Amino acid sequence: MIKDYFLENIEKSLKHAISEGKVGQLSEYKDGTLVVERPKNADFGDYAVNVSSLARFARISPVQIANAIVENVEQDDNEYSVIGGFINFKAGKKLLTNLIEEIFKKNKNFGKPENVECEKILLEYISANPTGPFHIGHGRWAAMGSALANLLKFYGHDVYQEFYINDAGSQIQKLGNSLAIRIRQQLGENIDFPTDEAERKNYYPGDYLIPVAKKFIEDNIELLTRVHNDVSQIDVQLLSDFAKEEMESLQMALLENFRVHFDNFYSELTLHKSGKVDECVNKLKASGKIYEKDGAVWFKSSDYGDDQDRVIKKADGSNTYLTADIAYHIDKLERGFDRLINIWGADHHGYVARVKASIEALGYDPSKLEILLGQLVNLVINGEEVRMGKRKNMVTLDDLIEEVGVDATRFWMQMRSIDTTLDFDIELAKTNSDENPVFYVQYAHARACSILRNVISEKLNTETGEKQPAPLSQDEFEKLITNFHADMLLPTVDTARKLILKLEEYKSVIKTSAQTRQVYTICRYVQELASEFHSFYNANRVINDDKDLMKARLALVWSVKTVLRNALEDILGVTAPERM
RNA sequence: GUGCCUGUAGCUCAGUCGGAUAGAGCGUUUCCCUCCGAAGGAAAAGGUCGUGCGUUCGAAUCGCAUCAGGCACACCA
Repeated sequence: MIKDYFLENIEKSLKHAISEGKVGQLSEYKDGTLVVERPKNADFGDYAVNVSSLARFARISPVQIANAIVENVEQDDNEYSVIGGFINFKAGKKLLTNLIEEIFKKNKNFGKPENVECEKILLEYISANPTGPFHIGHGRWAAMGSALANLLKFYGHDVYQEFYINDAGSQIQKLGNSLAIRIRQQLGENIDFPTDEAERKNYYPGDYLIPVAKKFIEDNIELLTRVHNDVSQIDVQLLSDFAKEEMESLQMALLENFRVHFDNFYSELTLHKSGKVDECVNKLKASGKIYEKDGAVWFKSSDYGDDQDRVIKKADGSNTYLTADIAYHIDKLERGFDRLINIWGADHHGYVARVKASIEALGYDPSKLEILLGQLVNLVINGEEVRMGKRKNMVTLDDLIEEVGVDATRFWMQMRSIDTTLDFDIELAKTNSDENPVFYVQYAHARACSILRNVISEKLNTETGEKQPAPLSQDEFEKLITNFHADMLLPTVDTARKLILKLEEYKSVIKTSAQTRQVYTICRYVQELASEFHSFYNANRVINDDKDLMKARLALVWSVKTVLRNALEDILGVTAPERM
């Protein structure tokens, strides 16, 4: 990267200056002390380093230090200048043109870092109950999780995506009971869910079970006639399983449509059946961090930083949700992953300490578990925030996607830091204008494609009706793409500085984004690149009579198209259309 | 009451490890299509970085306090 190149040169020169005694009392330099930043004012240069932090030890002014460094530095065709304690750097033509050549050479792999230590990562996200359709909050985890998986893979890790199905416990029972009511309604019985708040909580009164009830009736005519349509005679387990499977297949179909691809769906039920949960309880007991109180079995998680102890076996002998979750995480570790990354909603943050505590108690390294807590999503309709009620007035992810499309939904769900509450403005996400960042970026891509199309197409003169030959033959164009070398960019390198530097930035964006697990920086980047490109386009005519200049600019257009496509399709999971 | 997240332009948000004059988009105002996609571009206006104290040569950034909003504090999952 250009900024690394700059920093290396500065550090090398600084060390040399130190050895010659030119930097006051500074006797050694520790790598990493100096940091490359962006100058506030672009006139100063492309990158800058502030040496003020060294002044304290050197006991000479920052300006003197900066000058001592610049005197020695290997300049090549780059420019170094000193203003105050800053050393500014302006990249020369070699660095800039080489960068474009690099994009041509690496193409889809442009920006992929080298020498990354590959970690085997298990990324768990969404992990919803199979008791209903996804709501828009799940959409955020779905979009972020899948994009993060793409990013980490691209970065060089080995990523395994897993969805934990909470298909055990009382809510499945509730689902069966709710389906029973829907079936009875379908069979003509005058019955409804209880109106009492407390009792109603034992059901899922959403409309979504109505079609499931219809399907159940169609599929089970024999059974129903055998019991004379008396639903109460049907085993609830049968109803539960039926509803569960329906919900699961609905969820999976949505995920497919939403471009989210899991490697595995891990069922909580199988965890119980395999005996792994009991095994886990026994192991905890053996660890000695267990005691009994009020008839229940408690895990002393407070010994590991949790604010209180937790029940792992209830007084009635059944396990808690936590117990299964502990077993699940231990199972993940035993499957040999170097790192577990979970995306959880912020409403589960109280859970972090207890799961980490259990991992530690069972002798594993809790730092292997990384939990990304995501703030929740608010829906904005007609400028008004719609709070997401638990079960009433639920806007499903399906509805949202149908309303605004997969691309816009994915982009909007990813464009904010995981730490901020996301306001999802439906009207805005639907608009096809500059108010909508997705469109803005896709438009830049389509525009680039359009130029690349036009340059090899015959043009019709609308006044004379004559056909004009294509500015570039197919052959010439293909040669340009396959044989591009740095020098060919020279005719436009000066006018395209900003654009080229923005393309270069992709490498560092990928790096920091992957390291901090924050995908939204890529959404921002892609908007900035689009903006730089639009600006370049307006200032410089690509297709023109000077063939060398045209080829140079075409190379840039191709580079922008490539980077936009890579970021959108390979990382963000948003289509990069060639026409709109 | 305790813990976590947030507070920056009218709105939605960036701001990297503490550094140069505080950064975008939308909205507002002005300008730019005989010509590659104007779904675009150029420019202007717009700020007590919630508030106070502290650390520092230097604070939106670090610490403490405080105010405001969100989330969570189960033998539910």
